[in-house]
Amino acid sequence: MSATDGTKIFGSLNKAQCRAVGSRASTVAILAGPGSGKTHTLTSRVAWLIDHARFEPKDIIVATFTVKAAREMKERIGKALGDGRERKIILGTFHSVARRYLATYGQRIGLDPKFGIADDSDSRGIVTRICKRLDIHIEVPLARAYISRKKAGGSFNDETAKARRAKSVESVAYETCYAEYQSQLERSNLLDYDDLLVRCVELLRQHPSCVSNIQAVLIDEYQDTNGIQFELMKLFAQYNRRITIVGDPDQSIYGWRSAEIRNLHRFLRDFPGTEEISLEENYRSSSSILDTSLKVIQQDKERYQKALLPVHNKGTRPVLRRLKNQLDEADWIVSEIKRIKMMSGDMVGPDDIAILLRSASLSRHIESALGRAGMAYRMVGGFKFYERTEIKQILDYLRIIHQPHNNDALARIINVPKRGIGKETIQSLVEEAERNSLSLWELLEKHCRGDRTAKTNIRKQTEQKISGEFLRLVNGLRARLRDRTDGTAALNLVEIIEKLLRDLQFEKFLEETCPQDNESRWANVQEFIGLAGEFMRDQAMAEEDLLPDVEGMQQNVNTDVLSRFLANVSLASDKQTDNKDEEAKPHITVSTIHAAKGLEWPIVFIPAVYKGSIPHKRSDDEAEERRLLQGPTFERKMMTELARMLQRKLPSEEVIYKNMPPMSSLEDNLFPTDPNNQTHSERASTDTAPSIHPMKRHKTHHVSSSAKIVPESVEGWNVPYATTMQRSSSFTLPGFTTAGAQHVADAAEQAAKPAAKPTASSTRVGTNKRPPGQRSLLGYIVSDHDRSKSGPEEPDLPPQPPNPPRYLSGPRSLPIRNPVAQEIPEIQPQFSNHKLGSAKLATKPAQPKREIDVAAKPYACFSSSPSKPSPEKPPAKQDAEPVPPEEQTRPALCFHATTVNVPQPRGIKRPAGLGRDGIAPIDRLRKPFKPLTINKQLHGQR
DNA sequence: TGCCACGTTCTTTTT
DNA sequence: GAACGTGGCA
Repeated sequence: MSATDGTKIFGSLNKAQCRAVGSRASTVAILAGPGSGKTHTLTSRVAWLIDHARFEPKDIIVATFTVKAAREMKERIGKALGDGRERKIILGTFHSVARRYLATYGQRIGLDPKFGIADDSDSRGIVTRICKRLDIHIEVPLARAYISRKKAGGSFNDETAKARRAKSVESVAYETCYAEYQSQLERSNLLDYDDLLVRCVELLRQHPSCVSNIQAVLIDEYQDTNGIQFELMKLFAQYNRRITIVGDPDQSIYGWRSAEIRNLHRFLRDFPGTEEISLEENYRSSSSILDTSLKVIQQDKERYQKALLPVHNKGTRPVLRRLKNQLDEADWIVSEIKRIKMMSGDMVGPDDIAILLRSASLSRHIESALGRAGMAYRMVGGFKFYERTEIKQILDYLRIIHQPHNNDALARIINVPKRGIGKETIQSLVEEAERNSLSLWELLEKHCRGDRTAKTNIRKQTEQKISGEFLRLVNGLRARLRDRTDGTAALNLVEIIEKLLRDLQFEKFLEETCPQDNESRWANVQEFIGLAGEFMRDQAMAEEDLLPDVEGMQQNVNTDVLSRFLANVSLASDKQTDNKDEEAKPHITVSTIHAAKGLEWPIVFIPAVYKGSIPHKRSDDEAEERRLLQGPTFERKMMTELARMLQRKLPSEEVIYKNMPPMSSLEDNLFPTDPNNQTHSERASTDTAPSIHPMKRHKTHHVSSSAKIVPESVEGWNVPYATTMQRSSSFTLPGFTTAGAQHVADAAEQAAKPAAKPTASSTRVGTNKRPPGQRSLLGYIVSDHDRSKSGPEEPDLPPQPPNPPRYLSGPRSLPIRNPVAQEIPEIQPQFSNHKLGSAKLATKPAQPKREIDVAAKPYACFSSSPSKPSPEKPPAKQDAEPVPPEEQTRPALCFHATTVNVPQPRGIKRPAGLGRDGIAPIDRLRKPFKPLTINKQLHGQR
């Protein structure tokens, strides 16, 4: 089975992808736009390395950034190999791979093998307490950011250091906090997320032989690496220096996690002779969307002019929709989903729809609207199963059992169930423990033995409970982890949890504390037990967690199941929901934008697109304005195209209409187009104005008669976008339009075909040309240094491997030579800030103008909202031109006027029944998890 | 007076 | 879901 022949691997790849997959260069950089098949290329390369280059799976490391990516990668490699060998690949997130090495070899650098992982809330708690106790007046998030940046920066982060030295008064406080935090973690035997990487770097530096077997290292989403991860990557590959990276500089969304675009440059420096390959064909989006996104990102003038070549046809344009508030927004989404389903004759189902949120906290209203409409959905990212209180409580007990000196876990559960120890008492106990360099656990034990009366007052009654119930319970359980002398076998993970629940009377506790939803909580607990069981089974049969034996390296294999289970929980972003019944059912996906990266759906909503986070968010707190994309008209032509893209069969118009319930709206006209003008009646957004040149058309369109449709949008906007790319002061957002406008534009375009070329596509074609001086996608970070070194380069090199390939024959010599490596690359300052998502502004003196801009402009997020309409603009125009009645109810043009024409009563904001009766509710599918916590149904705006 | 318990506001994004 | 403010019990 191993002899996969080339056709199997290369069959599904285009030319550039083939070159990437089969490259014989020892370091390969694949730069690719979104939707160009990055993951597919990377998985194919792994398969190729195994089947053709004949590397053992166990000698390959594949590192990703998110758990989800890791999971997907594993699955897809599994499919490509076809025989379970992928299980031996060392594959996972950077953190999980690092954890594996530390668990196995960590003792060599003095790490207690029982180390736990401090998750987000642990670390926040610790910092909070430190700041309070030492009376440091720093904001906790800032302190944490400082600490994390400091750790993540790796060894060559002296720019921030310089900045800090400038205001050294504060930096002392930060430093104290940092030091205290670190010693706190140490005392609790915890590593935080960053420590995992830091310590792993330490380990691999001191004991390189841990990775002496590694033949190849592959990194996904390389643009998201930060300094320490870059370091780690090099160390993983230190024996053979074979690395493949895949990334897209335009998609760097982890700037806040210290991801640095510069690492791309560092890579090229440290690994000269890297073969660069760019993938430009886009398989994901229709050309309209590509045009629009290109126009947005191209406004970053200095960005490398990279092309996105559409494979698909035009499709529908992304459109903008403004709604009054979150509630309306949620209702609108629901009605729009219904409309989509209906107009496509069910060709498009829930599985095809995604709602992407900027932050998980925005999901509340949307979830409740979906729930009310009986639509099945699944929330990805955001709340995690393991973060639920009831689960967290159990986990904290387990952590204490495993490792009693974890003060934070202990503090969280010492009063669960209620034992009469309030916040105050806990706080002072923790502080007393810290002062005496004891763990809280030790303090309690001492106290109860009477060895030492704690200064903090503890009532007799509570004391009883602590010693009698709590300590005894935990100690008892811990004892049962091992075989007992009387021959009773140790309890396994599930049994321990079950006993814990019995001892705590947890079910009863839930009933008492949360009478409304104790059942679902208990169900979660059951689920948790199930997961633990699954975990045990997996561990038993998979070598998954173990690292391959390396000659001469003693491994620590004593890590018990509990320890691994806890680590797994901390590092898994969420539990895996594999083929459960619920998964099989179609559902809408609700997700954070971050969690959705790299995934695709035919239909995507992006709610709550308003001003992003500008540096000083304090100054202008909440511009209450929500915007959306407005639904397109589903004309036949477009549906046919969609069907083609999705490779599905489009139901005939008859079928669609036969199944259409009465009273349904064919257009997106149920909500006011101008959220600020509520009484204004809606109409179908068709427009019969004479067609002119499409682009011009837009202009006249919006400033004149039909100003109702997104009045101040599109051209009206001179919104300077101060953001994302930092160089975007002149950004506008082209391409967004309303359904009606688009329709007209399309029609006009159709008519004017040979004569006028649509501006959009001509722009696109233009971008395909590389500016002189850039030789490839990587060109945009080419520095003077490189240029002088490699001499003048042809501007338009054909995509041939220019470097003498270094063949993958023998292992390369061990020592890393890199006099150059430690140098800070000479990169133009503006590029070093090239991160999406980080709204941090360059406060470089060179750009004084920028600051002014930013202060003046409220909007700074990728989705580029238009500015609020100026109050002076009289809404008079809107009433000036009454719409002829027949137009108000006119169905979409694609449908013959004789088919369905359901008149809409005028002046009704929302047809009475549509929420409920408009469409027969889809069978109420059971929602997976997350019982909605909607106690506060009537929740207006703030 | 001290402290537990209950009710009200805002929550980036991931590991 | 955790940080704040107010009320009732020892």
